[in-house]
Amino acid sequence: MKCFCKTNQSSEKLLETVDFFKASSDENRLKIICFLKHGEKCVCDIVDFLGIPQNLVSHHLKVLRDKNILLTRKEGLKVFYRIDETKISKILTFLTHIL
Amino acid sequence: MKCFCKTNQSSEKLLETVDFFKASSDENRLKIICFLKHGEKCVCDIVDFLGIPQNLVSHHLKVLRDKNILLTRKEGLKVFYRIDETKISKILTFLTHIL
DNA sequence: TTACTATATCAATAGGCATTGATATAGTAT
DNA sequence: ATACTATATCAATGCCTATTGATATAGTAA
Repeated sequence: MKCFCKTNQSSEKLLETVDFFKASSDENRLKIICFLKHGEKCVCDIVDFLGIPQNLVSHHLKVLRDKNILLTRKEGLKVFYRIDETKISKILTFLTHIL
Repeated sequence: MKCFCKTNQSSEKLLETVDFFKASSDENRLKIICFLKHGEKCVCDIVDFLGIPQNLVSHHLKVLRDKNILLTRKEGLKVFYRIDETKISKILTFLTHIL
């Protein structure tokens, strides 16, 4: 029997999951994801929450954004980040499938 | 309102999840987890499946074992690896909670 | 004993990445 | 225009880790 992760479609999903894991396998970034579960927050809120330098927060947000885990909205000077629920539910479906 | 990941108990679970993500955020290691979902396999089976050197497989298995994601059983020369279902369901419960 | 097989470990290398400090950009207000 | 605020980017550093090649260990068979 062939393992499903050998098929093309599933191999693609597997790589997407690896990317998600990689992006989330950092204490600060997983905390950001948890924090945003309650709704969108601006960068300064996240800085206050994590208690780490602003430029470092910016870096972590970029990683999550680049992997399409977070979405942004600009309002004046502030940038609001929120979770991409579509992406998350897609990942969760795959996870419950393979785990 | 305090984010749950600020409490001690949840902070511990969060770090455990970070470890799980870190261990699983590698293509070969996630493939191993998928492969073992169908039941225990010996190392040589995993080597054949992944098509990478035996010592590298041994290294990846050690990472997963050290994070308590895999369990082992020895039978003669062969070592059989299997998923620790308890660990997985613990992680899955936490994931559906925070995601 | 010797030979072989399955698995693990050791050492070295190279690439990736989290963190820091400094600086840039962009929007707002005066 | 200047000053300020919020966020992003750049450059450098040091640590971590995936991979490779060589070797060790342990079990089996003759």
